[in-house]
Amino acid sequence: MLKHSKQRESIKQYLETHYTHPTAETVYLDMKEEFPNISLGTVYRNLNLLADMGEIIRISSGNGPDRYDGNTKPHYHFICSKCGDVLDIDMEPDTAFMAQAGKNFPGIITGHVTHFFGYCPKCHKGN
Amino acid sequence: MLKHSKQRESIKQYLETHYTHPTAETVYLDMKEEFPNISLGTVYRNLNLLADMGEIIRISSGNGPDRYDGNTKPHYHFICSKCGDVLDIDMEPDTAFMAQAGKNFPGIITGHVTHFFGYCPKCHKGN
DNA sequence: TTTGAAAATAGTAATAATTATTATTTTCAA
DNA sequence: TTGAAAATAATAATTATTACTATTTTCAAA
Repeated sequence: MLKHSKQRESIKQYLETHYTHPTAETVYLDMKEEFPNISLGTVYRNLNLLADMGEIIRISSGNGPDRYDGNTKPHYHFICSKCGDVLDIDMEPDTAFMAQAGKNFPGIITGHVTHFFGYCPKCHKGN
Repeated sequence: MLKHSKQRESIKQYLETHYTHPTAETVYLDMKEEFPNISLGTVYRNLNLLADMGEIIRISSGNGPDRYDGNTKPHYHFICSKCGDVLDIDMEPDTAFMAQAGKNFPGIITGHVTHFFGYCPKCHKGN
């Protein structure tokens, strides 16, 4: 049975108002403002809980720590190859893409994750 | 200046003949047949080298260790949500997809990585 | 062919990210 | 109220990978 916790509530609200795709570490540091004694383990546990419940999304970039997104509407992400920053991609998820992938596949496809790579506006301009 | 090494040669050949998307650990254990004293660090260093040179591909699944693929022809991968096995998806890379993503994006998109998720034939059949 | 500097190696230590453990505190239905 | 279940803070442990270092290998030039 899930019980309420101030910490989880606050973490969720934080992600709902900060669309910056923060890492667990960043969430942890920012949570410390409100809960000076909060532990990193609590942040991880609640991020996992919220992700499992579908209330937030986990973004695994492949290198560096995972990032978290309070925007649960399906969307794609861009990851800057230089600074590692994660940005939203304004595009509808491609359902035809998934259907096509399933055509010659002997198992069952339930979803897909796409990350776009390249250079973010800042890095492209030479920052 | 890159110098030849028996170990790197063998790792590359192993990946060219085993399309099983092995982890560094698996490559390491199998290399031990030929090089009983090979070190895990050597395997990692060479996998990184080969990947950087574009001679193999690194597959970061998001959880669990990275996997490596000797097939450098661009293609997609399927990752089983139950057993974690990685399978090839028989589909042409979608260039229109990337073009679409770049339309409203203020930076520069140079590539994308897509992983499909679901249940592999074995797990679907209840193994 | 030697030779010797650069690169690679094996062995090991260190790091980064995350999960597990545990004693204490909080939540909340009865 | 109360007390069992869940959550927490603090900390230890684990996993995957990279870094360090003394020794060995490679290979171009003598």
